[in-house]
Amino acid sequence: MIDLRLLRDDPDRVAAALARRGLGPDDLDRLRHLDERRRALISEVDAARAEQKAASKRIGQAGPEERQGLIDAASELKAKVAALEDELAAAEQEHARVAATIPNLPDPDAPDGEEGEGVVLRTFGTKPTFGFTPRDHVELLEAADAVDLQRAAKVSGARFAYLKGEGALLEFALVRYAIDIAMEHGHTPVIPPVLVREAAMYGTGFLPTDAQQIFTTRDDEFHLIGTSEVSLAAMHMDEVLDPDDLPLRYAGYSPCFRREAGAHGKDTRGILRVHQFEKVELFSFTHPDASREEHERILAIEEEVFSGLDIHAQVVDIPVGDLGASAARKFDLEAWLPGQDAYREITSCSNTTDYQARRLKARMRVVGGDNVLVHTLNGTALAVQRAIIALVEQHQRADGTVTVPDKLQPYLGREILFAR
RNA sequence: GGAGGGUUGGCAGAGCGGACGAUUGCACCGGUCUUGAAAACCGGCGUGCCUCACGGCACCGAGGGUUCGAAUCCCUCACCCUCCGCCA
Repeated sequence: MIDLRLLRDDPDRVAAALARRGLGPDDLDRLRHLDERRRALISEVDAARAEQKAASKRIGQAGPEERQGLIDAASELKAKVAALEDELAAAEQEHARVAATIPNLPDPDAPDGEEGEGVVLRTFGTKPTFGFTPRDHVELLEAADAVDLQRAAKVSGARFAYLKGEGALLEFALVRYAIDIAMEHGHTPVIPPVLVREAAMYGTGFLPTDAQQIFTTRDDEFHLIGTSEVSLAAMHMDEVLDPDDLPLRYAGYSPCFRREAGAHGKDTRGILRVHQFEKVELFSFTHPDASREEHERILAIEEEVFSGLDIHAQVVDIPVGDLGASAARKFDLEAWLPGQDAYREITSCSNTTDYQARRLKARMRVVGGDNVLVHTLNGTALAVQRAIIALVEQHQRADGTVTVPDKLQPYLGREILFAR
């Protein structure tokens, strides 16, 4: 949710910032009018309640003979308060509904443009060349029996996979490798709940916006997280944090569940886009003045993780037209996949400034002043399935084996994968 | 799954229909005293919303109800604790 006070005090600035995201002025005008109506009603309700409270107080102090008259008079006030309260509740509901549709103000440094028009800031690693036709990850993994897509389809349907043998070992190695790097940078490893209540989904902004992406349990009111960002962000929901404890840095490892509704026919091959995958996610709660720097920090960790795996990738500054609702700025890492001859997203990190914190009510104590909202940031340290794809495709050899990057060898316990 | 007990400000813990947004202690902040500190004493000290301000309103786990009036009574739900059952 955006800052309503800023919208009130400087509507032109808010409108200009959101115009970059393609938001017309109508929605904002509507929200401002709803805000005015809401505030007017709050004043009316407060005044009516004050009147009623005073009347009730007098009854308590009154003698028995005048009591009944006062009670009768106070009864009339009761109805008036109730009517105004109903009106206010309706106005607030409408206001909240419209407010929820307004995305975060983009960072002034975020580039203009739509999806696919990101700015490549830099590349790292060397783009591999092959003296043979490179295979894609499905050919490589299936030949080594490191993945079983056929049986996963039988058991669970499309977009599921069994990781087996060295495929499974790769996950353990990659996860521990990424967590070690995250820990060196001050992130506490966390295994979070993957089933969460509605409040956590709303607080993090995945509901109602992304309802179609979320799996929900039938008999219990649980939602499966699409990323551990949800459970990590909601950890400090409704809290007032001690500034001395900031920044709070976590590295969550969890499975992630996504319905991928609307992605029919897209990336149907292999394990690039699946309903269930595992991910090590970085999450930070920071002082509002520190979030830009923290964003760069998180991006640097992501680059360290993938350059350490000798993977060639590019860093993309995502344009405002392709930002999620809560992000002010976003950087993606896109690894080159020889099997597709294309750069594909393997990580993503966003600064959501106070947008997510406002919904979560995650604040910071300010001595001698009003408490302020913290800033929240999230980023992928390592998405297992996509990291496996990049790794095996880029490090494959003519015989279908894969060289293991030096830094991963201690975690995997071998130098070559898929040797027969 | 069954039975019982709980949920109050940073923490502990009173309050059980009317002057309670809440006694008190600890913690914390300021002051007096002191060479300095401790102790003692004095004062302050929850959050949010509305208002230029004075001030007002809301919040005692969440939601609903009874009442002129609810932290206090009733209902529903969530969570925590104890015991029994089950279980990795």
